Parts: sequence; C-alpha cells; structure tokens
Amino acid sequence: MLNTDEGLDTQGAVRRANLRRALQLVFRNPGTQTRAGIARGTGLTAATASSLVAELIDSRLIVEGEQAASTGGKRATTLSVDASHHLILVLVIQPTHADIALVALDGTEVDERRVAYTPADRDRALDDAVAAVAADFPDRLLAAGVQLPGTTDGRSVLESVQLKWQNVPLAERFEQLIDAPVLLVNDVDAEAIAESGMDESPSGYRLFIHLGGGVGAAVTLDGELAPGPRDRAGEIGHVQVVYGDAARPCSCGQRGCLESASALGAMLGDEFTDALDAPAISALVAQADQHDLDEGARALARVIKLISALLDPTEVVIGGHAAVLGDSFLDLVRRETEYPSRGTAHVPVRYADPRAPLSAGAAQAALTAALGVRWNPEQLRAASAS
Amino acid sequence: MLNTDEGLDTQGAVRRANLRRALQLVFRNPGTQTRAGIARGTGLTAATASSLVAELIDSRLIVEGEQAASTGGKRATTLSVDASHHLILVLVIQPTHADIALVALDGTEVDERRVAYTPADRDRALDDAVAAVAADFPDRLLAAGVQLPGTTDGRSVLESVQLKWQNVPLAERFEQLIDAPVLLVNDVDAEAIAESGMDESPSGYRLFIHLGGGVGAAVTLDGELAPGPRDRAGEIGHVQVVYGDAARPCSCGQRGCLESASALGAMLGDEFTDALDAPAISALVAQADQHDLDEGARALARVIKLISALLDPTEVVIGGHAAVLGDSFLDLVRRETEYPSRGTAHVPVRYADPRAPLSAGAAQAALTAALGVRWNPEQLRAASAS
DNA sequence: TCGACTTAGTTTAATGAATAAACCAACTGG
DNA sequence: CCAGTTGGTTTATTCATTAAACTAAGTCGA
Repeated sequence: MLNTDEGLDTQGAVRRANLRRALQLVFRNPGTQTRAGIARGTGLTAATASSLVAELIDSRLIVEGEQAASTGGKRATTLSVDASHHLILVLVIQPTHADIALVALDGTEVDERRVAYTPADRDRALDDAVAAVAADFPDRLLAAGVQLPGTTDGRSVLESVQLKWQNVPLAERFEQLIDAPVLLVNDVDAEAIAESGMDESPSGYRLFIHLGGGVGAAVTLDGELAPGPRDRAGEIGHVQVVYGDAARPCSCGQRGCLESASALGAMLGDEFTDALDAPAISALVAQADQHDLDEGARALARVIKLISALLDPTEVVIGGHAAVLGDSFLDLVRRETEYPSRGTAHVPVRYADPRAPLSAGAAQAALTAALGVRWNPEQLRAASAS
Repeated sequence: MLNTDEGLDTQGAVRRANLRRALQLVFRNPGTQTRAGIARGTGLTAATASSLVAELIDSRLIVEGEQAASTGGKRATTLSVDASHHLILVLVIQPTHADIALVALDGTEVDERRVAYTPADRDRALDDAVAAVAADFPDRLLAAGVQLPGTTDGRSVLESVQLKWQNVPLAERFEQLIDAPVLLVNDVDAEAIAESGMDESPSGYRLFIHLGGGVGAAVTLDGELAPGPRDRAGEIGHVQVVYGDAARPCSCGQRGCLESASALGAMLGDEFTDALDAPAISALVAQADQHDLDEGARALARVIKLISALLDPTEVVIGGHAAVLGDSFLDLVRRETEYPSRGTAHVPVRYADPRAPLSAGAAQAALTAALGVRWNPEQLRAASAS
C-alpha cells in the first residue's frame, strides 16, 4: 500500500501520494483532523478524502475519534493516529549492548529491551533479539530503524570503527527476520533528525553538530536528512581547523583537528567518556580549564562559519552532551560566529532540545521511509515523558 | 502542459510526469530515441509511449526523424529535439552591459545580442532589450534564465553589490514582458550547473568553486543545484581560513579571508581583473610570486577538506579563470586535500571543463525549470563550438 | 419554533490516463 | 516464402479522481 515506495507502476502512484498526504495531515493534527480538513488541506474533493480515510482506517493507520464541536454545521468526526496495531522497531546498537524500543504510531514506547553482548557473540545476540521481537509482535512490525555509530548508506554498514564492522549488509539480514523494511541510520544523523522533529515546521538547511567523545555533523533539509549519498558525510572530526603552535596532536595522528579542540574529551580532560552521567560531566565542567573551553569554542565556530557561508542554514544546533557546558560556552561560540563586517546575517546557534528520547531519530527516519510521514512535535515530547 | 509545475490538481499530474520522462529520454538520446525506446525506458506500455510522443510532437518539443536501421523487425522512427520553434532566452547581466542569447532546444544559439548601459539607464535598457526579443520571436519563448552576480531566490535579486540592487523582483518584471517563466540564477551557480551538465550522468554532491576577482562556491546534487533556500548560500569568500601572521587584510575589513588568499587578484596581483583575456592572465601567472600561489592553494584546500568531510562530494571542480594557473597549482591543492591518515577517501579535484559556453548554465537551469529536462553533454559541446 | 443557512460526509455518473490484448506493418533470416 | 521479431496503433477495460446531487446534523435569527 503506502509502503511500496516510488514504484515504476505509475498506476496507483497518485493514490499512494494522496494517501501519504492524507496520513501526514492526521499525523500533524492528531485528534483534531477531520475528513473535511483533509479535503481542504490537500485540495482534493471531499469524496476523495473520504475514500482515502476509509483506506487508511482499513490499514489500521488511523482511527475515528469523537465528534468535534460544531463550527456552524454538522459536527465532524475527528481522526487520530491508530496506536493500537502497527509498531516501529528501533534498535540502537552500541559496542557492548543494544537497546530495543517498540514505538507505536503515536510515538509512545510500547516495549523496551536491552541486549548485552561481547564482540564475539554480538551478531548472534542481535539476530536472536530481533527474531524474538518478531515472534512477540507477529504481523505488527511496520518498519525498523537501526541506529549505530559508523557510516551507512541505509542498507549496509559501510564502516564502523567502534563496532569493527565493514560492509555489513545489516538491513538485508534483519529483513529476513522481521518482514518489514529496515533502515540503517548513523547515530549523529539520528540525533539531528530527532532534533529537527522537535520543530513544528522545519524549513531550510539545519546544521547539527554532535559534541561528545568525538565530533560529528549532520545536515537536515526541511526536517529530513539532506538528500544525496551519505556514504561518508558528516565525518568532520578530523578536519584541521587549528594551525600553528595552538594545534594539538589528535588521536588520528594529525594535529589541530576539530576533535582535538572541541570534543568534550579535549575540553574536559581525558576523564570524560560518553558513558558518564550528567552530574559527573557537570563536575568535570566545573574544574575544566577555561582556556581549553575557549579554544574549543573558537575551533567549533570556525567550522560553523564556513559551513554557514556555504549552505546558509536557518539554524545551527549543538547536540551530544554539549548542553552541560552551559551558556558561557554557547555565548562564546555565538560571538565567534558573528560577522564583524558586511551585512551577512548572523546564524542562530543553540543547544539541542534535550527532550527527544534516544530512539526518536531512528524511529522518525523509519516512519518517514515507510509511510512518508513526520510526527508532530507534541507527540515526540509526550513520548519522551513516558 | 509540461510547464504547469507541481500543480495541486493531482489530476494530470501523472501525465505531466510521464511527459517529462519521455521528453528527457529524447533529450538524452536525440536522433536515436524511438517510441519503443521510450516505452522500455519508462516502463510504460507502447500505447502510452505513443500517446506521449504524439502530445510532445504536437507541442513542438520533439520531431520525428529518419527510420532507424532494423534490429530484426520493423524499422523504428527516430525522434529528436525540435529545434525549430521554442527558444530559451538567456540574459547575462553584468555591471556595464548584458549579453542576450537565444538558445534553441538542441542547444544551438539562434541569436546573440549585447546591451550596453550606464547604471542610470540600466533598468530601462534591460526592459527594452527583453521586450525587443519578445517582439522579434513572438510565441516562441519557452522560458528565460537570467544570470547575474548576487544572491537570488530565483524570483528576486536579494542583493547584488556589483549591480547595486536590493530586493528587486526581476522575474516578475520580465514575465510581464515575455509571457514565459523567468528564473534568476546566481552567476557562480550557473557556472556550476553548466559544469555539471558536461557530465553524462552526474550523481551525488559536487562542490564547485569559482576563482576570479572574488571567490564563490556552489553545490550541485545529481547535476542540479542542491535543493533548499539559496538566499545567501555560496558566499564563501569572506570566511576566515588563514590565521596568525600569514593572515592578510581583506577588502571586507577582516583578515585571513579565503578571498584574501585564493582569489586570483590575491594570487596574481592587483593588475588582475575578471575582464582580462586569457593571454594577459597567463602573463600575470608567469610573473606571479610562487609563495602567493602556494598560500592560495593551501587556503583553498582547507575549505575543500572541510566541506568534503561534511558532504562527501563525488568531485570538487575549480572554475572561473583558475585553469590558467596550470597543473602545479592544481597539484598543490590536491596534495593538501589528501588525508595523511585514516582510510578516508581522497576527493578528486579538477579544473572546470572550459567547453561550456557562458550562457549554458542559465539556459540549462531555465530548461530544467520549464520542462524538467537536462541537455545531453554532446549537445552542450556542439552548442559551444558554434 | 420554524426556516434559512452551514458544514460534514456519502453516493453516483462522468472523465482522464494508464493498461492489456489484439492487431497491423515492416523487416530479417533460414 | 514463411516463421519469427520488432515497431507501432487500435480498442476495451480498469483505476482514481472529479462534479454534482444528496443526506445528515448542526447554528442562528426572526
């Protein structure tokens, strides 16, 4: 139905596109959308809107709700997202363990699991876990989003240093276990997608920079990952941005890499790791060398300025654990990204909204791939509260 | 017909899409394409292909040619682009004059004109020239591409320092004179589009950098300008990339801008202007300070490395007058963009193909906007020879 | 309280575009 | 010269949308 993406059949392509448009309108206004509203929102006739709604209800993607208050005539039947059937499987793979979440179409988490493994039995442990989910929720899996550190084209893991994987056709493997389309997403990309999802109607380019043990970047366009091959994109950590005496040696062997200045490990000392909890990081921030923070902000600002000049993004968002660095760090980045001369607009820079749950990005990506639909920010936030 | 772009009508949307696909197949293989070939290439039935071809012939977009040699059965009727009717108006606006070209659908220039003006009478001179073209070729203008220095969203000139324009709704103004859709294109973007058009089947991101009196950049995706708002994108010249003592003051008031190191004016001396001819520039290159060239290459390479890490382009192309700098400059840029460590792939860097005529980019952009079609590289090259 | 008006939604006939299948046309090759 | 192949057209059918008439259920003013 909606799943069969971009078919060559041309017959029914219009239907699929209209189903997506109708569904998107329900996702954007769950609980208040109506058939008449879909007709108005799409420009289609009321008859067509009714027909589309009937098919979406039939597919268990949406359900009828209460009667809305009258606006001068017959009361409308509201429509909302059907959270009772389809599930999105989210798999967050990390070196020592993976987290599994089952997300309903309204964004709520229905189930959560964790799989621990050693490098040796990881493959089998993952397969077993995915197969177990498939057995527990037969015929209910709509799509799966797999989030992992490393580069991917959506189907295969091209290279993951952390997981020690190279050219692993993971999507294909999982699809044999769960009978639903599987999409692989880089972890920083997923973070960027989740962040863009918090915005009501994201428009234009948005630059997302992850600051953690390493540094990564992602670019979204209108709330979705910028199109094009993503083979190696966003691997910005080992670009040289500091020169001369100030350039520090980096773990990669070069000197003056962005990561050697702006990664949290560089600014907060070697005690920092991504596994630390918030209070522990705050403690590190309190005793950090101000000079290191300043240098990190400056290096980061250099990169932001250059990319902003090229792409003219509407916003720059700094994510990862960066928010613990507080306003002083952000202010310095902002000051350094200002253009002293010429009328060039100043790019807004801010920290990521911490309300999106870890699984949100991969879930959103899988949902978009499967249904061509985006969640409503309220739904995402509600889900994060759960 | 094809022009009515992205209508909300949904009815006929499929037809328009299929007409575009059929037309694209003829543009890609002019003179050898056939109805049966279109059926195979689109996946549509032969009946539909015939119907599409009939409509395209009716619209004077394509014409029947000779009978092709038999491949075992009835000989096919070849189809080619109809160069006898529709014309694309290309207007290249510069501070002291504008060049007008009328390009037929096969890429050949049918007419060429030049309009000289002073800043005071420029507006009226341009209007008169456009109106004159409309009068000379009644009902034959399919679309217009207007190429100019400055930022534009395609409809208005947002800001052009050279032309001293700000928020001028130029497309609207010209559309009242010529009854065809008008598209405004930044000059560097146009150069990038033309360059991408020289490639048989461009895929992925391509970074284009213009080196001339100033420095500008453009990004294309699969041969078209990267999507998204282009309000200020590509204004990369005044980003700081040189730090410390080596940073030279720039005309913009800052120090160490890319332009202050890598613009031809910076590397070849103040005698350089974009108006010089090739031999004059070569003479400047011969007596240029090697140190300046080296510093320019290094600064340029820094930018290329950073953007490549973010977008993972398939290729980086250096255009403008840069090719006169020769292999030594290019080799230095290449060496500096190599990653000494890690497996990161080396981005190919080369000079722009000089065969595309000035008007090619704007013509291609207008053609794509109007018909959703790209020229065949052979056609472009043939046109440039004329 | 009645009647005019509004808004929501369904039913039915008509339209536009694609498909499938049968067909004709023209060529090759044994 | 006939079987097979390729190019292309004709005709009936299917699918999804539209237009228009209609039903349903409310508001509002006199």
